[in-house]
Amino acid sequence: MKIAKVIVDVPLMQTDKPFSYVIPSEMEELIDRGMRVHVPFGSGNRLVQGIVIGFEDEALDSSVNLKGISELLDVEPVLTDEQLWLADEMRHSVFSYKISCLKAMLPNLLNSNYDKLLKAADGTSVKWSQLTEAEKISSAKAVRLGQLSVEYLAKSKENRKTEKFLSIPDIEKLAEFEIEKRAKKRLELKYFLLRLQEEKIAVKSLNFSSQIIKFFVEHDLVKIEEVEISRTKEKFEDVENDSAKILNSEQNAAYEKIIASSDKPFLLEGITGSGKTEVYLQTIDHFLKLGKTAIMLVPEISLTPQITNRFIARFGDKVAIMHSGLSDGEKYDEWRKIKSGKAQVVVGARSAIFAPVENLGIIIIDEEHETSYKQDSSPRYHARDIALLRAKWHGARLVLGSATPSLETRARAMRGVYELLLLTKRANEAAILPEIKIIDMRSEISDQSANFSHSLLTKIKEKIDKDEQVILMLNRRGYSSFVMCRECGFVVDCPNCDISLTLHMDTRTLNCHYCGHVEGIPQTCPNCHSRKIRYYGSGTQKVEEELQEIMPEARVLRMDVDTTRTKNAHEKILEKFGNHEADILLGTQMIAKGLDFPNVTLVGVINADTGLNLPDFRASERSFELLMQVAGRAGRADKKGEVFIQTFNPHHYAIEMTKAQDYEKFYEMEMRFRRELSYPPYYFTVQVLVSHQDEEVAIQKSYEIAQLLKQNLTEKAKILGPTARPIARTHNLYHYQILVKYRFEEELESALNQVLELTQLRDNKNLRVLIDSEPQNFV
DNA sequence: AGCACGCCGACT
DNA sequence: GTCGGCGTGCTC
Repeated sequence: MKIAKVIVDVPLMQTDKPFSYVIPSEMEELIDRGMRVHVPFGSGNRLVQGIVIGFEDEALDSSVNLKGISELLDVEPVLTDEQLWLADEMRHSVFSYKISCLKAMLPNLLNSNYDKLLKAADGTSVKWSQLTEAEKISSAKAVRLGQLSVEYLAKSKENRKTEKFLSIPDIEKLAEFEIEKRAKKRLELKYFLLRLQEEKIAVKSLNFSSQIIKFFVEHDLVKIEEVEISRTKEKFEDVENDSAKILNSEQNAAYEKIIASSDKPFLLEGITGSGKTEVYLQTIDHFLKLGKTAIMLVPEISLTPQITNRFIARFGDKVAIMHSGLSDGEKYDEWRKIKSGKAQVVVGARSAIFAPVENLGIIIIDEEHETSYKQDSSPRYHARDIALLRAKWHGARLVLGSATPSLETRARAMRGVYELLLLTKRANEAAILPEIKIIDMRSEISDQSANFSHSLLTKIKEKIDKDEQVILMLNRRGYSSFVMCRECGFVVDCPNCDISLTLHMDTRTLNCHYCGHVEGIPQTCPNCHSRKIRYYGSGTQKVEEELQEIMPEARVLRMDVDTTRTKNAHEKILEKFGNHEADILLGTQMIAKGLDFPNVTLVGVINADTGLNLPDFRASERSFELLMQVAGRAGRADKKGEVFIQTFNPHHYAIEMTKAQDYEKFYEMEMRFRRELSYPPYYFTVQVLVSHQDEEVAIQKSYEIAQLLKQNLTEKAKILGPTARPIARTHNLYHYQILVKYRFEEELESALNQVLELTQLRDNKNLRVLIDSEPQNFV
């Protein structure tokens, strides 16, 4: 008797281990590790999805009665041995469930839907999910009384795209079927169908409502069937081919080193415009020629056609693109393209690190310092860690690229853990670094404007007169739209969270960005009953209005969360700006990343300060990275660029080092600060987040957890907190956090697992504990 | 999670 | 006496 070890899709501490199932003899030949199965689970034998992770010959523990696998969902494994191994490795650091790790590697469509079928004695049945709440209650009672029986359903969502086609089983019957004269549309469809030449017709192409068609289906006059069609669009058509460019000496040195050795990962540190991408393209090409594959990670936000087209231009249809804008179906299609070996280069955001490529030659993580490489929901993995594991498994190269590497990465390069490769020259030698000017807003408040200094305004005018373009960046934080009472200053807060609601003009509602609470805009002030409710626009909106007032002739494009909500809006704005249909692009952080507009000669930062003083030890690093990045948008071609940074803190080192464009100096100063305060990269960090509806309980439990950690860790570990989170309450839960800073703690992993175990106790039912290793966001 | 088992209160 | 409330514990 052969037995399979299965990880079931029940994400809980108690079920986070393999369960053994008997393999029915007819499956024995077919089943393999990494395949999906449906298995009966629990006393009701409800069907759940599971992943086969291994086999054993004989039941080790003969005291349990093994059940059999119900259904095999795959003909070949959806997870490779490497991926099963990755899930094991991942679990040591993400404090999540194994099934969650495994599911992170699969396209969503391969995860099953669960439902149950209620069957009556007369043979009729109905799906549980289609019942109303009241019907569910009455049905549950009927089940108890034995009037209904339950059959569990689990259905793989996997779908190839289909389209509905209509056919007529019996034309005579249709002809004879009488339809009342009043029912004009039905009559119309009847005669249309009688005259139909084709055997089948796409329902979509019929100009009849689904109501009408349904009537014909119900009377068995027509049949509807689904036919598979392909979903992959031809996105490669209008991209021109492109071939390798000649590398300068620095680029070439980097290229040679990367292809020569795989001893350790590389840090490719190159200033903006130094041609990192060309090095990536050529190293990838090198490995493709060796018959290997490549993964290229790019931050989600810069996964624009501008970037992806460069890869498509070079590698054609060998490229698979994975980003969050794709539908589940499109993601699945890209996944299959990779799995089948049709795509050998995967370009994508964070989760693309799990792409099922075989024979991996090189992994590149561009903009390595971006925090979006860390997933901020469970499983909280960092793409860089996964990349290290995969590179190890395949003996592949790993290249981390950035103009401003994270301190962690740069420190590793200094210690020789990574090999540092520097690109100090701009690839286009004519291009020179932009000149950066810091504007001290304390002395520059202009009389005509609250947001613009006199010097910036003058400069903008000057550029527009020369027909050159301008990018203006506004740090978004704290600048979202809201409503306020002009009489008493009352702002509407979320009932569930300690934060004010954000105004959404498109839906005319007030929304909470944390819990999703939505309410209408009050007519009168809920506090003082005055009618003077005023709308306050977002920072960008306000700045746009101000700009238009001062410079009515300037054509301004605004790019922020409000103007990019719809699909492709992002690209349309950039395209317009690229075609010089506007003079000024005004936006939030999102305009800082990876855009390349040769005609832009001025970059203005309206408020460099927001973000600088956040209660986060990485605040300076973030600000410096952002400012350096946005500065790089100026003057990328032969025209000299200028950067104006408005600030109230002109002597803050992050600002001063941006002016000097001196990463090295910034690195030195920041490292000193990190060392003094025992922060990364000198120390590792783990955050424990404790949440409960009752603030008292949240406090008490977090102290218990801190105590437990203290007992298990050495004296060298530093435990900060518990302290309330900056936004102490969201979703009606109070949040307290503990931060552990440590260097070597053998017992840490087991102590943290103990903390998780604690959550399972019954008196901790409503307690939520999240463990985040190397957290990226503290606010 | 979801289901059964089991131990107490308010009903025919 | 029993129906059903949901606390507790287990899932191959």
